[in-house]
Amino acid sequence: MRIITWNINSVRARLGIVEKLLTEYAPDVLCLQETKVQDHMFPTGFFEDLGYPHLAIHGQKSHHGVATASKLPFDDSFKIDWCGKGDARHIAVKLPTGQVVHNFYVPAGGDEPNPDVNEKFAHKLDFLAEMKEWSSALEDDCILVGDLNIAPYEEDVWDHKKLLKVVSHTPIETDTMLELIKTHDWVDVMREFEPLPAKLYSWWSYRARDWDAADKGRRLDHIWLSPSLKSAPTKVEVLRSARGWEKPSDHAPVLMDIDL
DNA sequence: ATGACCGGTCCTACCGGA
Repeated sequence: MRIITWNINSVRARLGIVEKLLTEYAPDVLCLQETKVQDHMFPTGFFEDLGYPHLAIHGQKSHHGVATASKLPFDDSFKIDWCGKGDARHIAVKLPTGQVVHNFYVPAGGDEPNPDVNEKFAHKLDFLAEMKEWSSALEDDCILVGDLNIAPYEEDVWDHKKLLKVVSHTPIETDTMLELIKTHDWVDVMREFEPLPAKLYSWWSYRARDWDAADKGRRLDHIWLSPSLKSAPTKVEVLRSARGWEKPSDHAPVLMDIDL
């Protein structure tokens, strides 16, 4: 079973590179974030034509939005409405093999890392608090993927000291993420396959003149497994080359092969 | 400093991204 997660930064604007990914890497399941499209305008025919007729989509106009596309039918799919905001930040599917794949788009959090003056940062912290409560009571055999918008370790950013006050790597965020991991003993499989202290990123800003040479990245995208699945993955890789494809997303896909 | 770019929309300016 091959699963790929990718913040696509508008699915409709990226059909070219989505086709390239599906053709070259042939995932069984593709989890997208920031689809930026309402469900009735989602390019379902495009996915069907490429062999992915089974779609679980949760979108809204302009912002956010997640979608999970599969070659094989799901047993079930459902959404959770985090923080009661009615925004599109989660979709879950139950695989025929029994595992549940949760596809997340955690709030970015705005610029100022102070919940008293920045509502977006307060929302991000509230979202993480709800995730901790949910995760504490979660059943086994879960796969959690997506853009979690936090780079938890020093080696998950290009310069730890420079980013300590930058949203995505502040101590309140990184500490909360490590607490969240503990609530389910989640296995951070990207770090199983690329252990610390190696640098590992999945996002590079559009603003850098030469993202590849500058390499000022952050690991914002994640794949976590329930402890029962710890020994199941056979390969985990950031598809860095996709950041250099034509008309790219600012995030690279993250691929996992797993025996289920 | 990420450091001047993206996509979407109430469309030619502004929001959100992070």
